[in-house]
Amino acid sequence: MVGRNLVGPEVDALELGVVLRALADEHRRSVMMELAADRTDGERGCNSFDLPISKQTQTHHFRVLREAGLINEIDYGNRKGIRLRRTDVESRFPGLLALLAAELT
Amino acid sequence: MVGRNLVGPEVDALELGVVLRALADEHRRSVMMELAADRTDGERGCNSFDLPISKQTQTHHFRVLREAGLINEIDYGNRKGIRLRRTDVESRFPGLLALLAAELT
DNA sequence: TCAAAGGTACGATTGATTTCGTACCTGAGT
DNA sequence: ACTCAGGTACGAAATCAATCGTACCTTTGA
Repeated sequence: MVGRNLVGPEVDALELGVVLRALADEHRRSVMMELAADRTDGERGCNSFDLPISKQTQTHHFRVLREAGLINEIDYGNRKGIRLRRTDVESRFPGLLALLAAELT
Repeated sequence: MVGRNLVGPEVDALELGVVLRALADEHRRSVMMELAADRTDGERGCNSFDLPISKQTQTHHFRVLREAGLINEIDYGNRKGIRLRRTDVESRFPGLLALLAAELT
């Protein structure tokens, strides 16, 4: 099945406050640290992050990341793909992803 | 009168989570944006930020920034000095202050 | 067609954070 | 000594955010 890309803000609409609030949460930050550190930027399943929380809560967190403009969510119906918006984030907030990647112990 | 420097974490103890939670708040972020953009790094009175909140709440916010390791607070008894910990923050989170300074419209 | 796995919607709960009222402290200046 | 401006301590109220239970949807594969 072909996936539908769920909507997020355009590059110019990214706001630092929204982004920082998104990154303030430990679980969302761990997702972003993994994505930032993986330079292949491949699409990942949203179960590949081993988050120790229920799937309803994961839905919530990935939506927050998407609405902040940090990731794309691709809806396949019964599964979901996650992809970092690296060029957008890097162009709007240069250095931010490096900061996150560097925190990956 | 000579001021006493209120305690904050050492450079090595700075944590990204704590820092991002501190920066997630709009008022604290506006303080940090001003400090980051002012390269003189002079000591500032904590009334120089024109925060639209009560002084009790300001006390709270500056403490959060200090405990995150972002600023020093110098206690003069009946007034308080604020100073950005630029070298510490820059060494632990390179690029973060530039990100904040760039947001100052 | 039907079951199973993965995901979402909605609402409730719980917990954290922001905010401020009241009371009190400190130093400067009269 | 007294007042005043600036700050803090403590606690309560209000707001916001994370979490999950229940119910429901979508696709895959038997």
